[in-house]
Amino acid sequence: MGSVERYDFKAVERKWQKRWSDWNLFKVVEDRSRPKFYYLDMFPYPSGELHMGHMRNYIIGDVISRYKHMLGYNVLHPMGYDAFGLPAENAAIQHGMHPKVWTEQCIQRMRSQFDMLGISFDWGRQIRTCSPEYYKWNQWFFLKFYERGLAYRRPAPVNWCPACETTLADEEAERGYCWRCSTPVEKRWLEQWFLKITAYAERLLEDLDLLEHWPERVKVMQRNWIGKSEGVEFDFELDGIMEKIKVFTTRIDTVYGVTFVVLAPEHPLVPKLIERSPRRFELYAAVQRMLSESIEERSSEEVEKEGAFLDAYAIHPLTKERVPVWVANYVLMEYGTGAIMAVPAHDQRDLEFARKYGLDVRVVIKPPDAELDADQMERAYVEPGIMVNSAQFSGMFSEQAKDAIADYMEQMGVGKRSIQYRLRDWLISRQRYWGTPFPIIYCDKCGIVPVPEEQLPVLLPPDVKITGKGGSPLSQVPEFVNTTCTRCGAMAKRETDTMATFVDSSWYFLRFCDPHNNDAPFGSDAVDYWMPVDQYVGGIEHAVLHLLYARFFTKVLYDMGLVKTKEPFTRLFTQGMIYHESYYCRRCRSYRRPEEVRSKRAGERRIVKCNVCGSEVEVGMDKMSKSKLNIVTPDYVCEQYGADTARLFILFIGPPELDAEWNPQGVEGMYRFLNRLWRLVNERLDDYIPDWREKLNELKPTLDDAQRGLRRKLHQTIRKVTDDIEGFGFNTAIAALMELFNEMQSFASSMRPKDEVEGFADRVVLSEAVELMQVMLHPFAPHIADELWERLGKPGSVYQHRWCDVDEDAAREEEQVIVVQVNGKVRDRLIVPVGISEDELRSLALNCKGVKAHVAGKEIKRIIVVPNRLVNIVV
RNA sequence: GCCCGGGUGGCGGAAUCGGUAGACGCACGGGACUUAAAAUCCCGGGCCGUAAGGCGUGCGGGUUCGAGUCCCGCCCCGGGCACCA
Repeated sequence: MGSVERYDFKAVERKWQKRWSDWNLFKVVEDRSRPKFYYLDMFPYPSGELHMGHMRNYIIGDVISRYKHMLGYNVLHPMGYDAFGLPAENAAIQHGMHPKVWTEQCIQRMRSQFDMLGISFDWGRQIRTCSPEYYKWNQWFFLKFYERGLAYRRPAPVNWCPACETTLADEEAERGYCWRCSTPVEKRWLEQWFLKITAYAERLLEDLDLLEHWPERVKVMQRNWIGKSEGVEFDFELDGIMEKIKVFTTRIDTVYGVTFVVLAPEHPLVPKLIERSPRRFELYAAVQRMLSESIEERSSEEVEKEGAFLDAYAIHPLTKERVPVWVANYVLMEYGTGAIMAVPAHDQRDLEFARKYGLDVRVVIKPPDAELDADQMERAYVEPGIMVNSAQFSGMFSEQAKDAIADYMEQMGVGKRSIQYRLRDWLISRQRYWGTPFPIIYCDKCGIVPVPEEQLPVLLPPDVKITGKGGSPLSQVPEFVNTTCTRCGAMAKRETDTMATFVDSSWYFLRFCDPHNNDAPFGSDAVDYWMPVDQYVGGIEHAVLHLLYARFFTKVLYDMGLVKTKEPFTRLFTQGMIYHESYYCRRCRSYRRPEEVRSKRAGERRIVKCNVCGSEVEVGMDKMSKSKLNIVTPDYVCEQYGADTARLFILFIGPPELDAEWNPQGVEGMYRFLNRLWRLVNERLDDYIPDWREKLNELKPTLDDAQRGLRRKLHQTIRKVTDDIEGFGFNTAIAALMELFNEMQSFASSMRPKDEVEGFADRVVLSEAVELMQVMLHPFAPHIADELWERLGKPGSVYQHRWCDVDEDAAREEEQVIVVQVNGKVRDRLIVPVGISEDELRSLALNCKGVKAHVAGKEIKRIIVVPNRLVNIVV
């Protein structure tokens, strides 16, 4: 056996990528004779670099797509670009480059990275959301939503990110900070467009139950976000004023414990009450102070409760008692009715407030086995209990009293059951350029006029000065702004805000079914064939944002009769994020790239210094992101070791649902594996017997232990790899392939001469393993698998070949290791034939070497025999 | 505070049902080949101990013949929600 040609991964990868493309291997069309499988990755924002996080996502997708195709499915595996968005605009500001040009460059660069990795996308279906052919349909959907009353414009307090110079949806203002740049969000009062997602709150919540193949935590996050609560709504009349205060409570069982009523500072009644008060200046100042607190301050944990008495009294609807009306910062206008009934004995927040301002505390529920002292309480009693001081409801269990009081109030006509959601309408106006223009015209005479469908798309004007300052860039373009009313022909102005980019990604999975349709967003035949997406994979960061919006869109489209599925994504898998060290230099006030720092060891500690200023940098562990300069792209690994090695490595790094730290140690291992495989197959090409299948049938009864052993390993591996791919266990699937290879290699090293009968059988058995190894390897490392496949004399690509079947007879164990324990401690091991009787096992165990010493002279109390596993002798 | 996820060798990580803890890989040590090195191949290893043996899956209890796995009580790391009435 002479030396074989080395594994030239560059040549192999180039060759096969070209062939796949020349053969149009991944092009897919509707084919009703085969079951369909729609695999989708979350498409990327074209920021210019594909990093390891993306790569992990897309390689997982490629493994599944190729595997499903080999199982006989008609697989749709598309890719595109979420190409509108702020970073393009920021790049334009920084580099003076048009967002379109910048985006196109990024797309080109990312496309070359996709190609480098050899992913099986049907590129004929590519989508770019910034193309008019795509965003035209955003506008079309917007008009449809508008017709149905699901899009509306209103002045509202909105989240404003001063750094991005634009508004944000609630979902984008994470705990008071901008989701993109982490700047504290401000509140502004603006006239903005909203989509009425709250109209779908109940269905978005209920249908989560249909999603049995979604991760529980994503469903929990959506449930929390929608935040449904059931309770009772009722009014307090004001004493001596012709006004009412509507409140909502989930704890109607505590209604007899109300000792005051609180309004949010923004509540419309607040100015009226202040007006009537002799202390109006004082009160006005107090409320102003509360109003000026930022969202960040008001939602932070340690904020001091503050309030003021409004010199007004409300009448309790059941007891007719007079209770004081307060205004306080801990009541939110956005939730419920913006006013609450306060029950300090049974609500911690109300108690804190009552103690601070010396308000009454009245106990109306007590624990079954104790008394409560209203004057001494430090914690509100919030658990269920026995009703007291609650008129005819006293003595009941509070859980039952909830219903009884609600019934009573409904009968008396003073209140009604009500459901509140935390979810708020989706704000989609953005004061930026690089997005979809709203198809809306404002006419002095006609008001808001939707652009007629035939006039779509409203094109984004190409020449715009983008400064990042001073509101919507489109408002600076007179040719765009000034138009005529499509209804009355008078001079009119266009809406100059653009749509949030989450609108684009809310339906792109439908467009992939029919991406070139010029007459409709998609044809129903194509969508009915492909939808729903069978497997969706992406990062957990979209658990609420994108995944909620896409579900919402799908439901509206369902109601419009455009799609037949209530939910877009049958199975969801959220992959873990890839972390990498980041270096922040305090002195320079900026992040540093890995090559801009040097590290030293000082005893136990590692010191990392900035190359620019020499001071020590802060070493963090962060999700890869451009802003932290800690991105690692697949390029280096692909350049040094090849795409197949890179693919294996990113999968081998750990379970895909868990986060992982990027550490390239270990890449070598994958590279070595592929090299060893390359060598073994090429060295043994002459030994390969193409019709091993027929030969094997004849030889089966005569195979010896070693031959049966290799076949057993092979077929057990087929079973394991199949199960592992189905269960996203890519790391263990690769380990199984390596184990099989190790056995193949040692088998090959002791093969007998060709001309002997045993030697021939050796070759037949090895041929089976070598061939099926390529089939199993293809989804993971498709280039090398296809190359070796060809060298075995096979036509085409393994992709066109069927996945392997397990030969159950071959996979069956013949003998097994039985562990012998004494008092639960392992003392010996026995190798016995499968199916040995319990009695035989017992006597073998009692007589084996390791046991005797530990049993000698002791009484045997019990012997536990677990078939196929172990014998435990208890003394 | 509530709800998830995680904690296993020097490192990444394996281990359907409670039944051999540490698969596979990295790094490391030894050997073979080589004038030498690289590459490759073979061998080795949880820790303590000369050994017999003992101890080992974040900590403390429990159930069991037997616990990484089940139960109870904690600790640490990461994430989500949080003044939502």
